[in-house]
Amino acid sequence: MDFYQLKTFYHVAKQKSFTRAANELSISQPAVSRQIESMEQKFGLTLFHRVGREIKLTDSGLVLFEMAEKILSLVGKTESVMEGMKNLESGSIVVGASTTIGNYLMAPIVINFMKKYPGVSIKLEIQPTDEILIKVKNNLLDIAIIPEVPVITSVINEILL
Amino acid sequence: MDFYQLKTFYHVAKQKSFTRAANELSISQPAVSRQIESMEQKFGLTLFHRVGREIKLTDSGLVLFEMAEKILSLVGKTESVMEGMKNLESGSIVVGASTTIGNYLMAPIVINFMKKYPGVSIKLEIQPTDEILIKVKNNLLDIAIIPEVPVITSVINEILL
DNA sequence: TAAAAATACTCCATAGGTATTTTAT
DNA sequence: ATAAAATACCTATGGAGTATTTTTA
Repeated sequence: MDFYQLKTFYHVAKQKSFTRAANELSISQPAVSRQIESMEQKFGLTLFHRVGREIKLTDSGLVLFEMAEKILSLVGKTESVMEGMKNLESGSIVVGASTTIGNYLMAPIVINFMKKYPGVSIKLEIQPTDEILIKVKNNLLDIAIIPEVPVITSVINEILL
Repeated sequence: MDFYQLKTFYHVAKQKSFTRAANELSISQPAVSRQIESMEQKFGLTLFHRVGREIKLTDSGLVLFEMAEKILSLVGKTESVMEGMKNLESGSIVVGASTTIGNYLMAPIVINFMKKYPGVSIKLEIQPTDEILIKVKNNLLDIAIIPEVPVITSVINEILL
């Protein structure tokens, strides 16, 4: 089984067209034809009925389609997770914290994180809450930790709009 | 993501050895090294710690291993199912039936099956129950349908031993 | 005749193998 | 000294593209 072919098959089945799948995948139409042909040979069965200039999934094709959906989704998830792991090995993160929290609570947390993910450069910015909020507005922080104060809520709502 | 690489990775992780994985997969050891290297480059992260002449999964490697397990299992299942579909497209089947059942019940069933799976050659053998049983013993039938008669049970038990 | 798939052909990238070197036990 | 992984080098298979032909609506 070849993921690349499976992906092509999936698009062809969805589009009900070799040509449209080719466009969607940014490859040539003959490339798609050959990939499907190759799959049909490997499996030893027909995946699409070529009826006139339409194509239609065979029974086998339909079964494969349903299983392909699951496989491709799982593969996609795996790739996302690996992408996330990469950031934990070589990423960088800027943490903002208000004065009190930053000085009294964050230090051990940051140290612990640095031990666990030595490849990640972490920067802790300790500033008054309102300054932190401005940086959050301007997307200068990856994460910010501030005390829970009623007035904050309105600012956050403004940011999230 | 490449399926063959994932499979190789899985075997290496299981065997904790490039060389043993290579043997298991019937490819050369350098081929395994390159596949792992290629994966590490694509993901942008290290999958194995090369500690001395031992190898050990990294954190990322462990995550990948767990997801690979699921993917490979699903792919295996898919391939089995496709193998089964192939038999429904081009297989052959020999059905044995006792005289009464064969003459009165099987005909419409067989006709229906032939319509649904025109690629499968089906042969219906109608014979007295005891003859059918002998053929079952000798593995000459893919399936046999006979009346439920007490004495049969002992014969079937004998066959299944 | 127009649109879609199949075929023909050429080319290149990738994957594999063998041989060898490096590294650590 | 040995066993395992990495590196170097070569080869070949397969997969891609462009151009063209076939088929049918």
